[in-house]
Amino acid sequence: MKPTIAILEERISAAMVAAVGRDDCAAIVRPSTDPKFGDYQANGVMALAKKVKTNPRKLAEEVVKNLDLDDICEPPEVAGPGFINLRLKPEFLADRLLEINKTSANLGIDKAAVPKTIVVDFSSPNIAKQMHVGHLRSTIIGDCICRILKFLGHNVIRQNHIGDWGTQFGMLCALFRDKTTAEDIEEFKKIEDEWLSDDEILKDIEAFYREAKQKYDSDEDFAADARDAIAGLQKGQEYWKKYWQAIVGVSESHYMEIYRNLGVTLRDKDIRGESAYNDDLPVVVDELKEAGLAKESDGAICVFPEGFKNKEGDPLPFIICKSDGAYLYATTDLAALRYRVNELKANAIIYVTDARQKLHFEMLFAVAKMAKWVSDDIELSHVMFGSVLGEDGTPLKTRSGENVKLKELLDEAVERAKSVVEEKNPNFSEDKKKQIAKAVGVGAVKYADYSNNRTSDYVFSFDKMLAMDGNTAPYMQYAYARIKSIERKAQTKDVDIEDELAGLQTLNLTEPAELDLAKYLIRYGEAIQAAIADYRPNYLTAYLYELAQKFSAFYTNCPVLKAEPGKRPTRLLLCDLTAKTIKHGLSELLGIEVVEQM
RNA sequence: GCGCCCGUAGCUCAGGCGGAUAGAGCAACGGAUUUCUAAUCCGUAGGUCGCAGGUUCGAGUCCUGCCGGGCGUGCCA
Repeated sequence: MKPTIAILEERISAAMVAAVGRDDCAAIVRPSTDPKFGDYQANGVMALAKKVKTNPRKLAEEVVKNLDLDDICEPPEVAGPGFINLRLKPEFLADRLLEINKTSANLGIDKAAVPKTIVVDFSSPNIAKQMHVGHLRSTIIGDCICRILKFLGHNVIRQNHIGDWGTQFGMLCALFRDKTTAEDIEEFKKIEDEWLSDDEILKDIEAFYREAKQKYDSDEDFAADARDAIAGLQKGQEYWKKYWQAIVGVSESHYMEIYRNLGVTLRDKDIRGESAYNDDLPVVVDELKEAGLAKESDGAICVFPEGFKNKEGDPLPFIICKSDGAYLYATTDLAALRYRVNELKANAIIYVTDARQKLHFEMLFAVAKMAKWVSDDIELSHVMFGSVLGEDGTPLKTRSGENVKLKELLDEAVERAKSVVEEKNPNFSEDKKKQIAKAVGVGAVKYADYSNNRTSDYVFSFDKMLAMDGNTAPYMQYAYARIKSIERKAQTKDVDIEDELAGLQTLNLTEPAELDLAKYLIRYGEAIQAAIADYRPNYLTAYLYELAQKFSAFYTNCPVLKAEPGKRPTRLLLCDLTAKTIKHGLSELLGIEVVEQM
């Protein structure tokens, strides 16, 4: 179904073309700034009047004369300096709602006309470290982008570019060997699932890391082993690789568990870590050298993309090989980018990382283009985001100054939600209380993140994200639960909702709260478009919140089950579509669970 | 020094190619419950959109300068 705003845009633009005889006419249709101006307004006439040097109000009148919107709107009105105000007809609204009712799987939203292959690089935790709050935003914003793109019909390829390579692995492997034997590992592998979760040695991967580091600094023999290990790994020796794989495996199982808890759609198959590109790194450097783009500078091999300056105003290097011969993340990212273009056939690549890496990605993209590794029709985007701050306005840390573990953060959110459920609904079964607490707690953390503009930092506050009022997950989930409650009540009153909705041919939309809700329901697609156009989930949460508010107003003003027979089907449909939209938005697009009762 | 991001109500934040009287939520105050979950709804109050210029019929939005904050700026990622 074509979005209402798109139809209006098309027809009004055409009327503008007819009025002035030139084709660069944009109607610029927007939702009205004030309900008294109607539902939508066209702002484009004033700009056009300037271009053709005519009176904007007169031109607007002319455009309206050429305009046929009888099937959609009341007669358009020209207002102010040259706005065209549009008010939707209830019959049009009814048609749209009935159409969505018939094809409710997509809620009236069309797939993209041209599906693209889109690679989304997100989450990317480091092996041998627990996931902490710093990984939260990339993980869930990236997930949301993937979910929306998928829903719009694109071929989405998730890439979890984990940090599974680097010098620290020498000491980790060395310590692991000290604590176990190669035979143990073979034995472990036979019972893979169990040893991943039960193995004592690597249970606390961070403690393991600290122990390795401490031993590396104090024990010369051990340090020699570690260097041995790293050299072995770099040469691809099976002996050391076995230990490395074991460590990577354990670490992966840790964050896969976090993904499950978070409702994030990352799977094993999406993992392609830094180590996957090891063999490509020399090739990347060689090709850039051969192309005359890379040159030696102070012992390092660098590319100097145009337009980047350092402190002294000299060209800023993109270092792809250190003076000691080691490669950097710049090299790995270039290799990954080539893989995504050449092997994955990406039409677009989206990187979801924090804002501090902006310069890195600008340079990465510039170098890739210099090398002609990406053509102009491939869209490269850095979707960046700000930091999660504590109440004191500095990046969120524990009291001892460590990163807050994601697991602990989620556990606390669930625990807090649990105590609220206990308080509000002590009668629910323990299982139900737990299930609600998990949906609300995890949902609150994710929703709080999504509802903030991703480019700014935001202050993390359990109290705010778990509040029942305001733009929060609990408020959204409550609105949904209220609708489900009506449905349950209907059963006890022998009202067959399915039956009433199935045969529905006409609607009876009259009350302001009904119309208000109906008009907003048909705008779901606008919200999704806005959210994906700039990769901003907060547009989607803002829509859902306003929808829930409009529903709540409807709920207080318009009885559903007790409505007269001529009104009840209409109201049941409004309830049904609101529930479906909220559920779709929350659980399909944002990965936040809804609950039947709370 | 240079570059990027930001500065909007007491607090936390929205604000889609420049559009009409700048919006929410929290906190504050006042109302609403014989009614499908009051975890709600309705209302009141609260603003030099950091400052100063400029472009424009029109600027929170675009340009310039300044002030304040954050981040980045050659061998970490």
